[in-house]
This record gives sequence, C-alpha cells and structure tokens, in this order.
Amino acid sequence: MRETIEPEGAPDEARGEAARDEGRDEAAVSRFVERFAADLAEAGMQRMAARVFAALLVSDSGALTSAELAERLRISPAAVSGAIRYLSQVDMVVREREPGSRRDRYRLYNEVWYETLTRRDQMVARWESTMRDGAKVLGPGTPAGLRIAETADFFEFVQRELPKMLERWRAQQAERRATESPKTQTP
Amino acid sequence: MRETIEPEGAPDEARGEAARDEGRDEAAVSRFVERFAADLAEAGMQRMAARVFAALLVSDSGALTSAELAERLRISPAAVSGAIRYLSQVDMVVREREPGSRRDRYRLYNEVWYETLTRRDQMVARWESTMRDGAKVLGPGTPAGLRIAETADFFEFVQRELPKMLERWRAQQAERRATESPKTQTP
DNA sequence: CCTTAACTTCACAAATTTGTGAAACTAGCG
DNA sequence: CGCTAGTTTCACAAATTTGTGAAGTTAAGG
Repeated sequence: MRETIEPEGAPDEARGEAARDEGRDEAAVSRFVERFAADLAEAGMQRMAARVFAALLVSDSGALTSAELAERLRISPAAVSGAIRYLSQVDMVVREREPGSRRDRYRLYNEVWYETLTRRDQMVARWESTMRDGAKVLGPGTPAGLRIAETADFFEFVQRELPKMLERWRAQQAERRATESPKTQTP
Repeated sequence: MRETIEPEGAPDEARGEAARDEGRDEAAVSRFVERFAADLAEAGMQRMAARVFAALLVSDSGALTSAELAERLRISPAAVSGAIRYLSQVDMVVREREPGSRRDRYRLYNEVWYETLTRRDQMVARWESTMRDGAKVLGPGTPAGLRIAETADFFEFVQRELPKMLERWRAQQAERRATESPKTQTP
C-alpha cells in the first residue's frame, strides 16, 4: 500500500542521463533482483543493502542514482541512504559525484568479490585472535586448551589460503579473457 | 537480574558424571566464551546458539548436558533446547542419549569446521544457481547479463576450491600429528 | 502401568531492528 | 548570496526477533 507519487509521464528533462536499461522483461528482472537480495539477506546482509546491491547488479551501466534506486525498489530516499552507507563501508559500492549535476551516482565496485572475501578474511583473523587468547586461558595441558589451539590453527590456515584462492581466480580470468576473445579488453 | 535457584551445595548424586572442568579461572573462561559467542553472533549466528557452542568448546569433555549448559550460561532450558535444535540442524553438535540415564548430552561435532565450510559451499551453490537464471533473464548480449554470468562463474570457482582447501587442511593435520608426537593418537 | 525426570512446544512480553516522513544540511546554479 | 535539488539525519511506528514461564510430551525406572 505505498503510493509512489511520481508523475509517470514527467517531462524527460531529468531523464536519459543515467542507466536506461530498456527493452527487457522488467517483471522477470525484478523477480531476479528480489531473489538474489533474499539470498544475500539470508546470509546476513541487511535487507535494503542487499536489494540495492542487486539492483545495481542488473543495471547495464553498473551505476544508478539515488532517485533511480528509490523508484525501482519502491523505497524512500532515506532507505537508499542507509543502504548506501553500509555498502560503501564494506566497499561494495563507490560513490561518484557527477561534475555537472548535484546528484550522486552509486557504482558497483569492480572488485566486489575480492573485497568481500578480503572482509571475510579479516573476520577470520579476529576469530583467530580470540582463539589464541582462549587457548592461553584454558592452558595447553587441557583437552579444551588443545581443541581451541587447533581451532586457532585452522583459522590461521584459512587466512593463508583465501588470498591464494583469489589469486588463482584472477589468473583464471586473465587467461580466459586472453584466449576466449583477444579483442574484448576492458577499455 | 536472573536468579538461578540451584542449591549450590546440592548432594552430588547427580554430579560428577559429566564434565567437571575444575581448577580453572572460571571468570576468564566465561569472558572468553562470551567474546567468541559475540564474534559468531556478529557473523550471523543466533546468539544463544553461539553461546552454547562456545560453552561446549571450552568444556574438557566436549560434551555437556542441557542442565549444565543452562547453569553455566544462566539461561532457561527452553533457550538451550532452541539453540541445540539449530546447532544439530547445521551439524555442529550431535545429540547423545546416555544409555543409563534419561538425560541427553550434546557433543561438539568432531568435524565442525568441515561441516561449516561445507554448509557455506551449499550456500554458494544456491547463489550460483540464482545467478545462472539471472544471466538468462538479462541476456548474454547485455553488459548486465555478462556481469552476472561472470559472477556465476566466480561462485562456481569457489565451489570447486573450498573442498580442495579442506583436503589440504586435513593433509596438513595428518602430517602434523604424525611428525609432532607419534604417540598422541585420538583414542 | 504409573511416576516423574528431562526435554520440547507454545504464547507472550521485552528488546531489537527496520523503514518511513519530515526536518536539517549541503552545495550547485542563477 | 539566496534558492532549491539532492542527500542525510532523526524520532518514531511497525514488524521482527528473542528468551521466558508454563503447559505438554516422552520414556526410564520403579
């Protein structure tokens, strides 16, 4: 029951400068946006942040203004603001001030998955630190102390592995781009 | 302000069959439990589940009864029940019915981290599926379609990598146990 | 079989989170 | 320099989540 009062046939002075994304099955796209957002939310991301991220993902330009996001997701500017604050904080989106206009655009960060995994890595680092302290408290002679020390070791292991894994992904991508279509280089 | 009325000096008929965990700095242990639980909660785990898991982690036996958990964490049996339901569901804890007595014991699952990563893997699988569908909706000719297809590829890559990583961890552990102290085998 | 210890379920009150409208800022543009 | 489009902040109402007490269930032990 929300009435987004935005004269549908507004003069197009304000139109056409951003993503147009025309000629697609908007209903299907929206379903996809909501489905992916739900996946992310289930994994712990704030709901609005997830929706905004998904909306950016399906835009051809990879960047949208606050107004566009608000319109497409049917949410208030305040909600967009909150979502963007979160997404910038975790480096999933970058804010671009357009030189000419006074409105911001929010762009998908290119290395999103790199950033996201790095963030996860930092979390694991914190856990390892917690575990090392715990191992001290419990003492190396006790079963609990040993178990906790081993957990710390596991977290340390994961921390060493994640960056390597990202490296392999990049290598694979580089190779694929080289072989698959030698013309398609990102401008 | 919770009053856990449990006669501290209860006759020990009901004592001594489970974890005793004596002679440690209980205050320090409790701080560690709460800290690690907070880490887990921040990562999205339900708070009570996180606390119960942490409490099991610091027990020497690696297993506690509902009553012990309730007492140590100062929570109601209902809360324990809820937490255990979650933890069993995700295979982080196994339920053991003691043959003699009528009370259950909840034991840390040995391969917790293996299970946890596997679970994460399944989540990534769902995301990949979402992305493949999305790529279809957007179409392979569009920028958004390409971006989404690449994301799907990334998820696929991660899915292939995680199991390998776990394999390496196991190998490393096996080796360490062999070299470090050839006597210390789990009974 | 009946008793009763142990666990689970349920309804609810408390606490937390979420998204909004409206007011407060900020900075282009005239 | 003031106007105003665009964004952020704030207080609050709605929705959700959380943990509890109490009732309900199950099965071990007499």
